[in-house]
Order: sequence, then structure tokens, then C-alpha cells
Amino acid sequence: MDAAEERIRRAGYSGFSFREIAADVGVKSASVHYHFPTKERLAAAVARRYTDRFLEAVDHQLAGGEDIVEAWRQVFRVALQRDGRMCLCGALGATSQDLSSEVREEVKRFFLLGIDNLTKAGLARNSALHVLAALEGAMLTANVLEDPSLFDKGTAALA
Amino acid sequence: MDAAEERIRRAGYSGFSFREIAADVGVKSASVHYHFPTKERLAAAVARRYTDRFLEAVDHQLAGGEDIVEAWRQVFRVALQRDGRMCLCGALGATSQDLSSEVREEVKRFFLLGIDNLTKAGLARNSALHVLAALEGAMLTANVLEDPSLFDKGTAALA
DNA sequence: TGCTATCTATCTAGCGATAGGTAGACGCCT
DNA sequence: AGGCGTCTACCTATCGCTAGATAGATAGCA
Repeated sequence: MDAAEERIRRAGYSGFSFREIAADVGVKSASVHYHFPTKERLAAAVARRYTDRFLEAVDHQLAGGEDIVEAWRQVFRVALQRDGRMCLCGALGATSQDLSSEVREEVKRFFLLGIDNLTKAGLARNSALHVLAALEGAMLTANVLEDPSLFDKGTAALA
Repeated sequence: MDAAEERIRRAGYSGFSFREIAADVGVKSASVHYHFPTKERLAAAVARRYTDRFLEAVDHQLAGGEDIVEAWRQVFRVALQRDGRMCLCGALGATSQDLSSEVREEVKRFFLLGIDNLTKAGLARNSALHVLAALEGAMLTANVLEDPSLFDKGTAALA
């Protein structure tokens, strides 16, 4: 799943294969099929784990006394700068219309829970949407222009 | 190129094929290769045309007396709601790390010219980054959640 | 005007590579 | 003994791309 996550975050759903992630881990593709019968199932599992971990990380930031928006910004920031990759659900979501419903639902879940988390912390719904959009978009921009500092600059106005 | 643009905007770079777009148009894939020797070349040509048209549309909005930020917002809005698809450079940019340099440079061009356009209209660089990121991210969010109205709600704060 | 040569845009056929996925055998551990 | 995990070997389908050929339009020249 780690290998799949890396590959998906770099190249999207149709940009990774069983053979590639098997080779990354040092096994054969048939072994991956043993654990995840289909590609869709694997991608959905990876997306679910990603979302859960992401929300946990936000909670951890909040526990450290961070403001809610700054907490989200920090988690996105780390995802971009530590991993050097896109947000998994951003990478998958860009081709949302082409995903199987199983995977698409997991990607939706990331965004829905994100909006939910931000509103429950006191933000208006439109503000929650704006924060999530700005973070996701800033990550994309920094990724395209290969300059991580653009994330900080593009999201400075949120803080 | 129209067919290729549609497919790329729905499924990204690795989500379209010569055979598919040939079938869309009613020819054979070999005929597409006649005009575009490689897939990279085709994608790069489509991205360039998309960027040029996009900037023209922004200029047209400005000529109509629109505020610069509102002009950008409107063009994104139309791209999402009329076409029902992602921004082409957003869809490609999400997998930027996996694109050939030829295509990646065209995607970069979209973002660089966007920032340039916004700053030359008077915005600070960080504000330009923020606007572009928010628009691109709002489009992604609306796309994933299959609700175009979320674009308006998520970008209302920009106006 | 008519012949010749070239160009354009398409076709059929097929290349090698890779995709997702499956069947059955093998070894290992309890 | 039996299940778990991995393997080899294979399948069908599709990928990007190319070869060779062809019909029709175009252009230059006698």
C-alpha cells in the first residue's frame, strides 16, 4: 500500500500498475493480487487509509494548540514538502470522472470529511470550501511549478 | 484536438489513447499519428491551445469591464459548468511529476502566464498565487463532489 | 489541355511492450 | 494435515507506434 500510494500520488490512477508496485516491494504482481483482487480495490483501500491518516494528523495538530485552518495548512504542507508529492485524493480527484464508483466514493469521502471537519470547528460552509480548495490548489500549483515555497506563498492569506 | 482535449480533461494524460480519440472522430488511430507523431506532441499541442484560448477568454472578460479576479473566476466557471470537465492543465498538472518534459513545460506555461496576468493587473504575487490556487482547487472540489455550485461557494470569498 | 510528379490524408496490418487478471504448483509454518 | 503467501506461467486486451499502400487533390511543365 505504501508503494501504491507513492505511485498514485505521482501519476494518478492510470499511472500505476500491479507490476510496478510489486517490483517496488520486491515481489511478483500475482502476490499483490492475492491481497487486493482488483486495481480498484487496491486504490480504494489506499485512499481510505490516506484519508484516515490525514484526519488523524489534523487532530494531532489541533491537540498541539494549532488554529484549525493552520492545522490543515500544516498537514498539507508536510504532505507536499516531506513526501514531495501531490495529495493522493487530489491526484485521484483530478480524474474523478474516469474513476470507478468504488474509488470515486473514497475520494469524495476525503473532501466531505474535510469540509465536515472544518465546519465543525466553527468555519462557515463556504469558508470551509474555500480553505480546502485553496490548499488543494496551492499544492497543485507548487507541484506543477516544482517550487514547494509557492505553497506557503499561495496559502499565506488563509492564516 | 477537440476529442483529445475532452478525454484529457476527463481522465488525464495516461487516461486517453490514440485509438479512443480516433474512434471519437471516426478515423483510425494511424490517421491521428499522421498529424501528431507522438502522444506527447499531441498533448503538448492541446495544452498550448488550451492556455492560449483561456487567456483570450480572460482578456475578453476584461474588455467587458470585469474586475481581474472576477474575470478569471468567470472563465474557470464556464470551463467547469459549460464543459462539465476539469481544467485541462489541472488534470495534467496533478500528474506533473510523471509527464514528459515537453508536456510538463506546457502545463507550467499555463500557471506561469496565469500568475503573470494577475500580477500585471495589479495583484501582489502572493495574491495572484492564491487566486489561481483557489480557482483550480475549487474546480477540483466541485468536480469530485459532482456539484458545480460548490465552485461558486468556494470562490465567493475571492470576489 | 493533358501528362507527370508530388503531397495529403487516410487505410489495413502488425510490431513489441505492457496492462489487469487467473490457475495451479510450491514451500513454509502452525 | 492444512492453510497462507508467494511463485511461475499464462491469458486476453490494449497500448504507442510503424510499414506499406492507396485514393484524391494539387501543382508544374510540355
